[in-house]
Amino acid sequence: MRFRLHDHERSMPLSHASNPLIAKLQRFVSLSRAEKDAIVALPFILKQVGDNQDIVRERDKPSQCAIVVQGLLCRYKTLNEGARQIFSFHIRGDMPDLDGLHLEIMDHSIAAMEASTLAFVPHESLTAMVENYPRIGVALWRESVADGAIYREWMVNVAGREAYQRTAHLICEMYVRLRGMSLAPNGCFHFPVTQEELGDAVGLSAVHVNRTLQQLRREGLISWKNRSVTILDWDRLQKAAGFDPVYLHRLEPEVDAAMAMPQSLGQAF
Amino acid sequence: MRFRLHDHERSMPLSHASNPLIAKLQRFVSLSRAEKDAIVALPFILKQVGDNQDIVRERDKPSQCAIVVQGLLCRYKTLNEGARQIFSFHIRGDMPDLDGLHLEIMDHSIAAMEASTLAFVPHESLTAMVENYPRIGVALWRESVADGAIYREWMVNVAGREAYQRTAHLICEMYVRLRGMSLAPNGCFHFPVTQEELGDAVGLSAVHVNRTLQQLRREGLISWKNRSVTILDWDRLQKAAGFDPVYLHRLEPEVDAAMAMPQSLGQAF
DNA sequence: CGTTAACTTGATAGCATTCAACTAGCGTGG
DNA sequence: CCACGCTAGTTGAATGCTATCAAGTTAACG
Repeated sequence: MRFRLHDHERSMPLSHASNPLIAKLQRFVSLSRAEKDAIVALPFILKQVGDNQDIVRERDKPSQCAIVVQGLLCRYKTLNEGARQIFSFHIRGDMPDLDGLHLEIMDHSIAAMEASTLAFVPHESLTAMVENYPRIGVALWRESVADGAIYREWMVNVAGREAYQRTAHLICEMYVRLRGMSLAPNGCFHFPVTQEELGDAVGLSAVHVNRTLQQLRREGLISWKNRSVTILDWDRLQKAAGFDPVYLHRLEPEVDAAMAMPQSLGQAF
Repeated sequence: MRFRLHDHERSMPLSHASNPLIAKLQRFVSLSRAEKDAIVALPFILKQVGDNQDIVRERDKPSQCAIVVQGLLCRYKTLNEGARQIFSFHIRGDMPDLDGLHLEIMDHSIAAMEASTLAFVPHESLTAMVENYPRIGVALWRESVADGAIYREWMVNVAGREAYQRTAHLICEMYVRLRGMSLAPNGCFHFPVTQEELGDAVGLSAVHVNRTLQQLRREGLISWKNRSVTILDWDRLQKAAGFDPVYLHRLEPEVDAAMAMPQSLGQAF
């Protein structure tokens, strides 16, 4: 990616390997040199967004897409009764509003769950890139499809599982995804969501989330303090959750881990 | 689409206008003559599938995509306890396993909910078409994104709404979608799902679906008999459901209705 | 050291599930 | 022709998971 100077811009060393979007797409399609160059050449604006700040709001007509460089975002919709449903969490390398490239009007909002760093790319640039490099378009399309698979699993979660499995399942998913970006060393990962927010994601009240987490801790499956989660017994946690990672459509775990860039490089972006 | 003779093959008059895929895609991107020709030129096999028959099974590695010509399909996944979650219903013009074009392995199954007619197109043909006509690729990508929006709304449905609104909401969605394909004249549409299946879609037991439908009937919002639903009070039904069609990402209702082909032409395919 | 957000704990209430029995429609076969 | 079985739909009663309400605790922060 080429740099553009702007209000919140930052400048730092950058390479193909440390570009989170390349890192992500390359797990499924092998990008040619020219394709990687095209991604690196995308104009973008790097911005810091604060905790709890909205990136996109329902009914917006977006003209750019965000790439998460660092931090945690979520998609959500506010329901009429003031309740809120969280649809997904987005970590480094994700494009939470990729949908906006195709939708006239957003049907949901996107917010930062902690201070985060985002790279904003204009829609025209993405469109042009996709026209010139159709395989990148296919790779991005694939991301949309993979997001859909996650939505389906979340539907299973809220409709078909009980509180205990439901909560465990979300933890399993976040662990696998973060591990895929080398952000969960030793089964431990930073996950800055409140119990209230967790409840909005799994369809439970904050009170019940609390009791459920206590049970997960009591059974020795996880520990969760200071916004950081540790998997204490991965096998039992998966079993308790009924977690089957197929829906995440990743490569085999070992390959996954091998191809992911080391965390140090990731931080360099 | 060009014809190929095969086991269940049928031959009949066919035009651009009666091709359900063109009809669907054209609502959002205007296809050029060449692009329409490319779609018409897709090789396909027309097949009849029986009620309750699986088109795709979980863990399959599909090599073709189905286009619904007539009938009703659903995506679903069987949960460990024998329960089943339905993720979506698919009507004329839909490509229920478009995902399969990008996923190595299917994470869910697809079944016919009544005897249906499908056009199967090999993945290679789709891939080739998308390479030659990137705008068709974009249109299909958009379909994937729109499917994702529906999943999100279903998540809201099962997680955030009560049985009454939940059931009403599904009816609203099916009505709008079917109307968009001119399959719901006079607020009446064929919807061959059992109460058990409806429960699998909205996350309720069949017993509770029954009581909920009775309430909807009692309040004079719908009638539902002989697998056919009639909207008796569209305004009140929408209000009861908390239904806001934005998430379906259609054009304005009037435009929508105007662009949809007449039902007679549709049947000709 | 007061204020606030996040977390914790207990008690009560309600929506939906489950179990169970019963009805209606429909095709099959004796 | 009727008995039978099967599926779909209906109804009632009891159980249970989770929400809600309410109060209290902890931790962070100015």
